[in-house]
Amino acid sequence: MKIEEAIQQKKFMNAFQKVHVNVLYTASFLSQQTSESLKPFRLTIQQFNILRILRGRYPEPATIKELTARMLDKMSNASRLVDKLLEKDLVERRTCADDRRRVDVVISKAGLDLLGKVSAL
Amino acid sequence: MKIEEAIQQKKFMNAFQKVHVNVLYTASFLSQQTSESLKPFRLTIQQFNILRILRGRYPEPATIKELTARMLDKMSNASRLVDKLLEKDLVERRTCADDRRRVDVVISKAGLDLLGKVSAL
DNA sequence: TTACAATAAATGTTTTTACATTTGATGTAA
DNA sequence: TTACATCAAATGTAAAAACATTTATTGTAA
Repeated sequence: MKIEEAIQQKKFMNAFQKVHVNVLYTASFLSQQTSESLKPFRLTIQQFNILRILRGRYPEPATIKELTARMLDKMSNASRLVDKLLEKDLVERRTCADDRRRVDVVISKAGLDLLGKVSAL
Repeated sequence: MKIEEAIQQKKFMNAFQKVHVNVLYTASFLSQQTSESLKPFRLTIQQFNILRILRGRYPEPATIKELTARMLDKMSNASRLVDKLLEKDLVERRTCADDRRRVDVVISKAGLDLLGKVSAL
């Protein structure tokens, strides 16, 4: 399907606008697919991303700041996402010993297991 | 900047994952840019999209259903977005004569003017 | 015509996002 | 050391998104 059909728009599109719309459309499509796959696991995409970042670093921790820096959408509050993951025991959180402003977050065994199940789709 | 630097991830990326992440990253970048440009005009991206769809169809109306079908993110409620635009007098809304379930929405003169200003950035 | 299904839009609600502000800890210059 | 700036995370909030349900209207088969 051409992008013109997908969004039912034909007129006034120069090359840049077309690419722009196409990228947004594709990203939206991919995100919706991912969301759908994650639903049975009760994970949002953002939570999933955090878990994957933490797995990439495992067994080392990541601080909230590092998580924020590595997320595509910087404004979505990593602190609250970690809260959600904590409620489900998918991560562990402890304040950093040498800088008590910082918070270390590590993926838990349950978190690793869950990621394994998701990947096995 | 390479995508690996942007999201600080190097390992375990096959070609598909790389494209996937890259598309999401690019879409996010473009959306944030657009949001920023729209801020002075007090418009969200979704409201902007609706206005552009309506301009494309002007002076013909579009129904809520048509607006929903043409938006990338189908789940964001077109009905409520039109409410917001109505509050600002950027669109007009009236129930369809021949099918009173339907609602016709048309961009107003003020809406067209606003789009003109946005494009002139 | 009368039920009942299907459709279009609106509404209710819960969660998430965006953004600003606050809290607590650390760095630093006087 | 003290005062103040800076930093990291948490929190408050208003707005928006996600999702389910409701309302009103129209289509359709018995």
